[in-house]
Amino acid sequence: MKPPTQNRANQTLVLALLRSQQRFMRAMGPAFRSANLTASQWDTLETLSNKGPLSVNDLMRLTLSSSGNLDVVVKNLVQAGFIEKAVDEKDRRVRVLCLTSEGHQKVADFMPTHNRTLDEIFSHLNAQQKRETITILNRFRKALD
Amino acid sequence: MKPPTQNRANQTLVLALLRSQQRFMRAMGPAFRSANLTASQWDTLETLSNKGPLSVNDLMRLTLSSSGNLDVVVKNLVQAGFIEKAVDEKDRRVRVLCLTSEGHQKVADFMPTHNRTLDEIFSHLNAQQKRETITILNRFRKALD
DNA sequence: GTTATTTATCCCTATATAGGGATAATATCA
DNA sequence: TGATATTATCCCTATATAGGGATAAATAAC
Repeated sequence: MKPPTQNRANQTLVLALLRSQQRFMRAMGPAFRSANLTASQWDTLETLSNKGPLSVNDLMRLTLSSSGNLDVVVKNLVQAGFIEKAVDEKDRRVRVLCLTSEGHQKVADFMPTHNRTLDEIFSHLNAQQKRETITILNRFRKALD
Repeated sequence: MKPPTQNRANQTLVLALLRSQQRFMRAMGPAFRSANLTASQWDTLETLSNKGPLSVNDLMRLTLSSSGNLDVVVKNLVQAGFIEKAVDEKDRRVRVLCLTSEGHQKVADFMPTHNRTLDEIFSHLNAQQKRETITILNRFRKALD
């Protein structure tokens, strides 16, 4: 006799995760659009703002994006004037990305809007509920390693 | 004096959600690729399999996709021969989508692989932990309405 | 020190994704 | 009925996304 499968639970879990992310992204959409940024662009700018200059490879790991993907996002951010790409003289394979002054300004400008939008989106969750959600998601992620 | 902001918690929550989804999709990638399906295509096929024939609009609501998005996914699935699109004679604006026999076969073929892959991906979560994650995510989603 | 391997980046292709505008069918209302 | 509004779908454009292959630089092996 086979053990009872978790198929139903697994599928429910997948749906819960994907739909949560979709709903959140939809809710964020207008704020990003009004700032002329995409979610990925903001993710990149915010990461560079927090961590300082990073190689393409480091950024790829931090944002969990693929090479072909990040390349496009970076290209559009360079073209917009928000980041610069320079050869690392210590290892000439490496390209170091850093915010331009326009990039820093953009982060400074959008951050308040971003925070306000998140506050609105999450306004029906109290601090305790947010902590619980974070804890559960961190455990979930760790289990996927 | 201003109330303490939840900015840090909000940003942590966002990161936890997005990175969880990214990690999960990465883990699923190979299985989808070996079946020559994308995640969105499978989402669509599975939904049609569960719910039966649906209008484009209904499918859009169930899969939380945008019109321009679903259009592309449906086009590729029609071209692959997995679904058919027909005019609804009761309301000639509506297109009804349904699985072809090849579509039903594809769902039947891939479902075991899909279930096995989910079992592996979630192997470090027990039944209780899965339930907790589902509960928390459902609450999260409800809070976003 | 030359060869092999690894690593970092970039390019190519296919598909996904979102919003907005266009179009046609339907429903509403004066 | 005729004008208007709503709805369902489709199309267009820009960007994101992933994998795989190409290339160059650096490292390791011998």
